[in-house]
Amino acid sequence: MSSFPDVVVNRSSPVPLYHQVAEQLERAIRDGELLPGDRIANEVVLADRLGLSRPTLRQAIQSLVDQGLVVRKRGVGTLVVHAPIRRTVELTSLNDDLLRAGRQPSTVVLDLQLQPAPDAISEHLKIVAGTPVWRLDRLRRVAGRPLAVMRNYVPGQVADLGAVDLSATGLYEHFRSAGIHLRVAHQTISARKADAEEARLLEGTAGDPLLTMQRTSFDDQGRAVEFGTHLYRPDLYAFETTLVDR
Amino acid sequence: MSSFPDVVVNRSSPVPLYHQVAEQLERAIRDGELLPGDRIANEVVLADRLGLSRPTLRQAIQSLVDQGLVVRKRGVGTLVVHAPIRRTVELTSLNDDLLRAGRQPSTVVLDLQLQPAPDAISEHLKIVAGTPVWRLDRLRRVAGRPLAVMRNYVPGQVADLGAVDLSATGLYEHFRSAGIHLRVAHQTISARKADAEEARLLEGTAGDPLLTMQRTSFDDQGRAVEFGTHLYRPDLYAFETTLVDR
DNA sequence: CAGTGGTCTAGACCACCGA
DNA sequence: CGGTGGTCTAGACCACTGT
Repeated sequence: MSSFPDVVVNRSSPVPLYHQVAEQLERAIRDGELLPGDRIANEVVLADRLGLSRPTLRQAIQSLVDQGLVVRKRGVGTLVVHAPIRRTVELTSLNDDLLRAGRQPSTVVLDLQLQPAPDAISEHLKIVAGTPVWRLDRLRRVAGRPLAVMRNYVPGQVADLGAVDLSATGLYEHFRSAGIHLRVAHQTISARKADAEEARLLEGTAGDPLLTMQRTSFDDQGRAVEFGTHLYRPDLYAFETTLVDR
Repeated sequence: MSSFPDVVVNRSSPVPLYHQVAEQLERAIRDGELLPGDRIANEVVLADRLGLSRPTLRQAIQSLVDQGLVVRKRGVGTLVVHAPIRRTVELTSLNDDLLRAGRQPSTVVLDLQLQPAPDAISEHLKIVAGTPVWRLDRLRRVAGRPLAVMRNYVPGQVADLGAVDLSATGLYEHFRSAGIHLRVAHQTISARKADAEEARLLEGTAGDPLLTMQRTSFDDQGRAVEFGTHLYRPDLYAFETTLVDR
């Protein structure tokens, strides 16, 4: 019962062929057209029917593997795994995530200033201590409730945050429109108690548990663009990830 | 200043060529032989010098991209990003992580029984409610201190946990030796307060913040193998991840 | 413009799996 | 044994970058 969903490719499209195939297979899985346990037709057959080379088709299927949608086994085939309800955590901002989920976030800029980088921060951003960095403190709310307190540091050389309305625009959105392309981020997730000030902002009580995230993001030049320390109300937020064995 | 580390390949090794190259480049980056901002010699040159085809070399470099060690930019080159202190979270168990970090974990099995799967659990494991599942409760300690309380469910059809000494062997380790190959996992990370019983086990106080993780793991047949709910002391544990934009 | 990575082809041989 | 994915080759043309 090796399933074979309708896939068509458009060779005059600027979208890479492997991506066209991957998108259509992904949709078939997420829409339930291909069910968990189903087998996808093998590479050679699939490539043949679509008029593509085997490496190109392989590249398409590999992207499904990377997303955790299918698993492959030599001698057996490519099997559909149960589709996750939500997508895996990607290199996006909290704002992006909320917008995509159809929520309507609002942001309050609590503070913004240009200051010499403290040692701990300069280390994360790989810049010389004392170099000017923007320090941005924000409170993000959704559905009228406070969700997260975010502090971000951005080197002055990277962007001029003074000229941006950060209550209307997400930080990552600003980076994109400024021609900064984020490529990699390292993050650490843990938890701790809220102090009095944090509790006040998040409308909770001192001692409440907070979900914490620290992230350093790098752009396509290998440059550290942003270091952030975020605090989330765990009753309103969770991180979802997909792990794949390669 | 395009760096060119010493790389040699052994064609009679069973290790794939692309993997040999990737390993050596990875070590050069992690050891600081290649520094953040350095450029790696371009694909064509590198492939030529090593006597490999360009696709093979590309595959090697792609794995570095996936690990967040380098970023690539058309027309520019391949640039080394700052290497993370620790590796990214991989599809391993807590036990594996601790062993690799040179810590010596010990495990206490609190409870183990075969029971009909509750609705909530059968849903995660994609099995029929009421099907027998193992419920395993464990406490993991490291350096004499309690680190995590773990509850895992494993379908009875997947493994017979009754015949295993789970205080000496990690659950994932047992899966491997039983010929079960984990491939994908979906996890959700958040936080909450400890209740009295959890606090007692973790030698803390009720109300303390706990880092929580829920995970469902699938094997190479697309079968749900394990569902777990883990509670970590956040002062002793954090999750580290690397996000890559593809 | 020259240099880089991004995509794509049309094959080949091999390793592993299940029947 | 036949079927599957895993690896590898030797090219090709294109898109984007920075000078």
